Amino acid sequence: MVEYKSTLDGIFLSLANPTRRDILRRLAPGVQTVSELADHYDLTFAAVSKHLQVLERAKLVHKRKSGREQRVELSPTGLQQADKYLEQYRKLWEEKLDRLEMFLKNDK
Amino acid sequence: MVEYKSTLDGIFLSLANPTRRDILRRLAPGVQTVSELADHYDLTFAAVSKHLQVLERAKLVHKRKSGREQRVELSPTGLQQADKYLEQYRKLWEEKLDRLEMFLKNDK
DNA sequence: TTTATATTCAACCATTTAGTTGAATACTAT
DNA sequence: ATAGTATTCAACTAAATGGTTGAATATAAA
Repeated sequence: MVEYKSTLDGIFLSLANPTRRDILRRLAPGVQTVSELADHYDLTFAAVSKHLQVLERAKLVHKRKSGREQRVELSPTGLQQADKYLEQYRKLWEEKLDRLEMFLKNDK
Repeated sequence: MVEYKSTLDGIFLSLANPTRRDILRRLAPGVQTVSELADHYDLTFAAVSKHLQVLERAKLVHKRKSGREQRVELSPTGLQQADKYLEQYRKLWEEKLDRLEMFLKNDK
């Protein structure tokens, strides 16, 4: 696997995959092992393990070893960075949407 | 090209590429033509045109024809959807970060 | 100590992505 | 009408992604 130039590359690439977004969803309530996660998908264990590697490199999850298991949990850093990126555009698109709303209102 | 199952696939895939993120950045101040955008990259015109197609399918930009030119502008919908997705996790990671901060404070 | 469980690694394959080049289309200006 | 400009399309390539299988490793249980 290749290193990313930008962290955002890895974060957004991670989020671009529905299985990986689903993994994040399942981790929201709390820690899960790799096996527990893998059970829910019609994929090989290895495939899920790879998805977790992608998520981990992007700092969207964090793994800690506990005996022979790996306990996976959400990591705030990646999501926070993604949010920070979008932040810069938030004012912009809110303005645009406001103008659009205004336009529709005056046009009825 | 293939249709995406989820809009989020297309949005996050778009954002995963640095050239495309840069295009969005350049569009923040306002409308640009395809040529104006293409000038800034060490890529063929066709390559930039393709990037814009990706962004457009994801509803991150919007194109309108004006004579033989295409005027490209930011579209609020895509960014807003990405933001909405992250929204669900915001409380979660803020809590996590708070706990971490608390922990560090009590440990000094 | 052998066996079972949890996970990763390595090698491989199909599909997608990001780029190229060259031709095609559509509009503008001469 | 002709030439130039703006953009897309089609065909192709290299590299990355998402998946598989089978072997390797590490820990736990019998």
